[in-house]
Amino acid sequence: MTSTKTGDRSGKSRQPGAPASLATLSQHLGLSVAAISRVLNRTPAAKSIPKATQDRIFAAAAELNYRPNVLARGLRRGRSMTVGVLVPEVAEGYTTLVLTGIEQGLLQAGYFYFLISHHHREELIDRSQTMLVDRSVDGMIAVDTPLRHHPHLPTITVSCPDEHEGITNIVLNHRRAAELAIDHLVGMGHREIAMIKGQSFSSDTDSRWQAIRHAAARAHLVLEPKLVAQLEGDAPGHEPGYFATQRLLASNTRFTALFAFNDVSAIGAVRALREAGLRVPQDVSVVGFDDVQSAAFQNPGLTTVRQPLRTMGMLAAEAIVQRITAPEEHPPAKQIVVDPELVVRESTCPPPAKRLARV
Amino acid sequence: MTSTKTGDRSGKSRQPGAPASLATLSQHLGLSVAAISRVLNRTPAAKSIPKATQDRIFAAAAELNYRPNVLARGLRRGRSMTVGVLVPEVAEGYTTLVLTGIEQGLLQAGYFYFLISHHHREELIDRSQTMLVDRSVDGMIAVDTPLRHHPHLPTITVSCPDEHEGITNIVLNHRRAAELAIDHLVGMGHREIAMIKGQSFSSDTDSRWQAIRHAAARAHLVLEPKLVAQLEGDAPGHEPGYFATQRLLASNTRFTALFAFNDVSAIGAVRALREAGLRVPQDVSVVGFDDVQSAAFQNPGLTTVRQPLRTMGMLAAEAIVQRITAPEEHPPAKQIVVDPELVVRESTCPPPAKRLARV
DNA sequence: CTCCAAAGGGCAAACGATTGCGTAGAGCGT
DNA sequence: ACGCTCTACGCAATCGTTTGCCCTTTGGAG
Repeated sequence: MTSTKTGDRSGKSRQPGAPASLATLSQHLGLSVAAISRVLNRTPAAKSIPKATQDRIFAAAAELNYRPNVLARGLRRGRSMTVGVLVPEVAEGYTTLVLTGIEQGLLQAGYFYFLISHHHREELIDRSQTMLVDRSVDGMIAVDTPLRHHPHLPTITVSCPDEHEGITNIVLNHRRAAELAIDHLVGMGHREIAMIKGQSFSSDTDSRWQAIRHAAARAHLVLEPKLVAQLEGDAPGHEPGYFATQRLLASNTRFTALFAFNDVSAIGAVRALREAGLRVPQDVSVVGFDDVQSAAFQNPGLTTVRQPLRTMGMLAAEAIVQRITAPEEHPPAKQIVVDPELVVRESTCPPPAKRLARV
Repeated sequence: MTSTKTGDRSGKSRQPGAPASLATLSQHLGLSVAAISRVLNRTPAAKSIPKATQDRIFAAAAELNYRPNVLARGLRRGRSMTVGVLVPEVAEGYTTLVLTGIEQGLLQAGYFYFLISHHHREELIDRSQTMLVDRSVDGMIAVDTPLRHHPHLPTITVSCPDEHEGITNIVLNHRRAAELAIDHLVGMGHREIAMIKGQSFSSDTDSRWQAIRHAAARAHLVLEPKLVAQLEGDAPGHEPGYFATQRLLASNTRFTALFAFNDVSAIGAVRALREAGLRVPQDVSVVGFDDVQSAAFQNPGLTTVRQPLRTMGMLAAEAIVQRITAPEEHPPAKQIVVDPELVVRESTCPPPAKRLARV
């Protein structure tokens, strides 16, 4: 049973079900594994091997259903063809769309990905990063995730303005986004506009808020502090927007329009407004953000600032692949900026002539 | 530079940044990699190694930040600690919730997962299966995905009634689910109930339809063929439900209630009804299915049959881990059945006394 | 006839961890 | 003094690929 030292290419009599390895082929063909590997990989060194032999090798590979062992290859090459993707959670809305783009971009390039959601827990973010490194991923994509220590890996972030050496961030043109929304509302005659800021842990919150203040100033609009609420709690659903709106209503300050941090919270807001006896948009116009899949199917259809989320995901995927395969060719850009687009639906209209938003 | 044949435990002078391997530890400690491996893995064979030495080993591992190489370990052990997850798409609604459960269950057990969406394309399902095998996953979870050839791997399915040897299916008690919805509507006085069946490729479609017919018969309800529509097209969003409802309305047949295949399509249905000038629920009651995250925040809040989707995901994760780690202890159950729950919100009410649903 | 290069591949050392054996010394009973 | 059993580890094969280097043979140039 033990393989004799010389003479036979011993590849222990394999059972039919088991996957064929190079050794199996070697045995079958009477060639060395080295030659076979080179040919199958179309290595330059395969140049010297005659076409006839190459054909035999390919034929045998097909016939015996040879499948390279990814672990062995990864071990040897130091490349796992896998990237890690970090997201806050797999929930309706934002993440879903970005993920779709990432997946498409990665699979296209032959990469697989490990998905981890950290639920905004810092310690989980840290642990996830090191777990991914331990899993020998070739790179990481972090979506709406504040990285605290620099990952010693090629990394692309989506909507993470944190400064880290050599990390490219895919980011929306917030300036333009804020202007689109504000100008739309102001253009229809709104002057009392309530705002819902994002949760403090959300990476977009700050930059967006800056942009809103800028756009407001530009439109000679004053932002009444009482009309600024903030999403609270780390629940991913509609509730934070619902409660934030209730707080706005409780402030007893008149507003004819509401600009929410995202569509999901806007939907919560609409519900709170209705429950308070207010009609959307007749009494209060509502503008969301993101244009998630269900935005068009709300009642009323949600006017929103569209982020090209799927595109952003694809860009992230393409960027990480480039960074991995050709690190020097494309010197890391600090950021890649994408543009928003205003989608006007039914949740906005001119303000009521003389009517208190809060009875 | 070449390592002398004997005497030194040569572990090429490592640079500080690089991760420590067993060889590094071996060099550092003056022990063989074998001993270190055994101790770190708490192998039975480590019994004979004195506590003092073990402590030294653990200390060094911590100090040098030793991280086992997963690829090497996987190669040797034939276990990758990775499972493949197959879903139709990462879209709002169903998948999202199941995925959350799967992730939680898997990470808890130390498993990572590769996610692939096949967009209902048969050829992609096949390719995905073999790609996952090529990636040496230890098992698979298929969600709402008809597997065409038997994967020669431990496999758990969620909502896939297809019969395959040794595969456990996590499935909802459809019988009960249909009864909950039908009895709720009939109990309020509805007799003309429209139905929206799922797409033909959706694994739940058939069993659910059987269950609905059964529940209808039990309630002495006749299902008017003109009042049965089916979701069409493989777009994941609300549109199929929207169009299906338009077809129902176009049939010019009176109905006072509508039971949709899932919440996402129910939302599309509500929009179509509104556009036709019908009020929900005053003119037409709507019942959804799943209880997705946004169901409660619809206008009106959606009455729905709740599937414990997150739980189903977790069950799938636990089952696949058990199947992988202790194949013989738990002989594969054919299925694991979970129970639905009726969530009554605002989209249902008794039918209008005498009023045509279609003007 | 000699020399050289190219053609056509093979050998064996990696990659890093796991694991079946093996074995040197210590202690102990007789 | 001998054998025996532990203790405390070490050796080396193995998982499947990749890759630097080497070895033959053949053909042509000089």
